[in-house]
Amino acid sequence: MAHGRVTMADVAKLAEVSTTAVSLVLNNRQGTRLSEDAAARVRAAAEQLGYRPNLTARTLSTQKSHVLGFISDQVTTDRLASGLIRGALQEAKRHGHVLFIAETESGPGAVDEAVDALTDRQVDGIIYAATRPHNLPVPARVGATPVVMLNAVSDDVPTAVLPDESEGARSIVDLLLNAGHTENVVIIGRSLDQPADEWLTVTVQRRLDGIWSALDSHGVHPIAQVPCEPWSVRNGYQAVHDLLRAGIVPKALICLNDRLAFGAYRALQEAHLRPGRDIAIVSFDDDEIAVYLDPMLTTVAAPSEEMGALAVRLLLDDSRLPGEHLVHMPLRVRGSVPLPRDIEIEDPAVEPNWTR
Amino acid sequence: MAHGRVTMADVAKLAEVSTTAVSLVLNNRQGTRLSEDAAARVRAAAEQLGYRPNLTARTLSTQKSHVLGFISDQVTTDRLASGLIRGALQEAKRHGHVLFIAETESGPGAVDEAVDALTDRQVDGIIYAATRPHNLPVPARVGATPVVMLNAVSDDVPTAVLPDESEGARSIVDLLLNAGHTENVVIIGRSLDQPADEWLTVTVQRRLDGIWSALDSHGVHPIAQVPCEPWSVRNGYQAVHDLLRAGIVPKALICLNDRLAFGAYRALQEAHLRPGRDIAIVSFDDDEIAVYLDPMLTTVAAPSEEMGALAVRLLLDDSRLPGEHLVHMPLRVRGSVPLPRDIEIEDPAVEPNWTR
DNA sequence: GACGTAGGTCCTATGGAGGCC
DNA sequence: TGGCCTCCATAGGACCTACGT
Repeated sequence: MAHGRVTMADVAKLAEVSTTAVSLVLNNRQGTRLSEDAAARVRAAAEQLGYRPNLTARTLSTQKSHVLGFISDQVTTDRLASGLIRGALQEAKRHGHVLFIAETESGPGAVDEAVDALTDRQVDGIIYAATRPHNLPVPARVGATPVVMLNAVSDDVPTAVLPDESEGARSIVDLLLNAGHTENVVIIGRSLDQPADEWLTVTVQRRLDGIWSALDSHGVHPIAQVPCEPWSVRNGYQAVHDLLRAGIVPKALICLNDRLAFGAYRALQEAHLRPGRDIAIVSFDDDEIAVYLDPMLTTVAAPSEEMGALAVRLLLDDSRLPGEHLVHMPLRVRGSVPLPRDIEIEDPAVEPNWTR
Repeated sequence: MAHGRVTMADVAKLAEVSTTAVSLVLNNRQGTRLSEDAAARVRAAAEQLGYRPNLTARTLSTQKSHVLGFISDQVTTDRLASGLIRGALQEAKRHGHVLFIAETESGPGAVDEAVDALTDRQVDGIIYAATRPHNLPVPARVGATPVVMLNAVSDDVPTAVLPDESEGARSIVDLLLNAGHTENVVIIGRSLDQPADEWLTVTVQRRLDGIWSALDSHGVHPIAQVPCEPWSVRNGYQAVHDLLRAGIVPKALICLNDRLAFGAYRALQEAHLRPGRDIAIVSFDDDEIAVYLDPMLTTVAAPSEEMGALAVRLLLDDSRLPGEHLVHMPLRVRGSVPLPRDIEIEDPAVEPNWTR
């Protein structure tokens, strides 16, 4: 009885009422009014005993666990995935929920396993996140559990949260061009005439669309597009290195992510070209390394925390809206694009202070 | 009944046995043998209906949830925290457990809240992790729930998992000195005569002890120690920059973490000194940026995944051993230390391929 | 108006009932 | 009469709630 935890029965006994009364009072049920006296006794007893409801038992009877599941192909390997989780975590907490985390990197059957592990525990909903936003199949075994796709889309699930890539791409390229860097523009990462392949995800496609739409509306034609995959530091270096050897000297560089930009910096500096002075550089994602570069990288950020939070809100909202929910990608205007006087740097970009 | 989920009762009905029998068969209970015939019918029925046990109900009756809680001050902000989680996640999965994640960055009451949220849900144990390994107080409200400290220590909890800093420090400094870089050694990050402050955590202390123990046993005396906190890229740059201005030219640099080393590279290159040729550099943690540097950084890695996994094992092991469990810190021998012919580079350090 | 009884959520654990040789 | 095998009824576990007094 009074062995392990304090139960409702203990509270009831001390307050000299039934467990029903305890339940009603502690859950602030309105309709059925207990006497204020009894209610007060119950509250006092609960307080005195340090009573905490057993959420396992509550789940069993209400069929609501107040737990959400978060499935991801890579839980915390990169900045993006981390942000998604952090955002989801904080929003879930605000709503009195808690998060199960499951990873599916380990193989094909892993998704099924993860879904089972979560549904067996009666999660109220599942967030299915990805770091590479493909059309992900969602196993049928989710059954009636609501699912929201995060940074991914699926034919099996109507609700998805994605970064607003095309708007983001347009805004960063606009920034570049409006600052006057319209000559010798080069795109690093993917060329327009590449055939569709596994790299051409929803978001990459839109990123490209946004870039070209901005270029077109300014009447600008790039002098080169260098495809390279994966978008690694090494490949960024190689691309720019090769370009320079071929006698092509860019004055404005659009890198498809920050790692490519990082590599580009190195190749440029080797050739005694100064990023932010001799050449303007813009990029995507606002990776951790963006502020480690010198000058710091002007980039458009993946709004990962907002995306994670939105996914939770959609999941908890009964009127879960179907469709794609696009999240604004904020500009990080820093030193890699020389600006005319009248455009201000909005983000001083202090190096983050988490240092161990 | 046969409304939402499939329950044991459904299986029992189909197999024409009692729910008790279903329970016994499906849990492979030994002692009380049912007829092979009945057992087969039960298994067939379960299979046919796609029965999955309701773990919430099971938890209620067994008082074991097969869920662990992971509390951390910073869930996924940096590489270390991510590794801890990943390791814990995978090990938990191997044992059929699942992980609740809770973050306490948001403020002082957050730890209490997190502990309540977890114990209310009857987690089998709690991992309390930190990115800065201080003596963390553990709230008394954990009650009887087992706790293991991860990358942290606490007077309230006997079991802790820590990196073996002193051994790791000794091994990386040995590497440096054995390679012949015993002249003009400089330590960046902390000097020995600094008064104790909030930066002097358990692990930092041991890191320093290891460094000095290795230096002493080689009879080497550094020509300078530059204290700087936090250990940021900026401060690493500043430290080396100031050093050079003062006319002190190091030939061997011991940086207390990779971010400092990153800054040091930049200051050195500005002065036309070449890391890995004119100067040897070693460092700690094997942060993401270590392989982005050129040459890549020789460092000793924080074994975060192993630590996370070990914490889970300790938590699930009934004979949870009290005391500190030290995890080996592996060397990452790369290009920043020029090596004589007879020492081999053991780790080619390919840039990781996760690229979005 | 103020409160309690009883039945429901699903699973596990225990003691003991029935059948057969 | 006993012993053994096969199986089940029942009583929790902690909570919620429709109905009844």
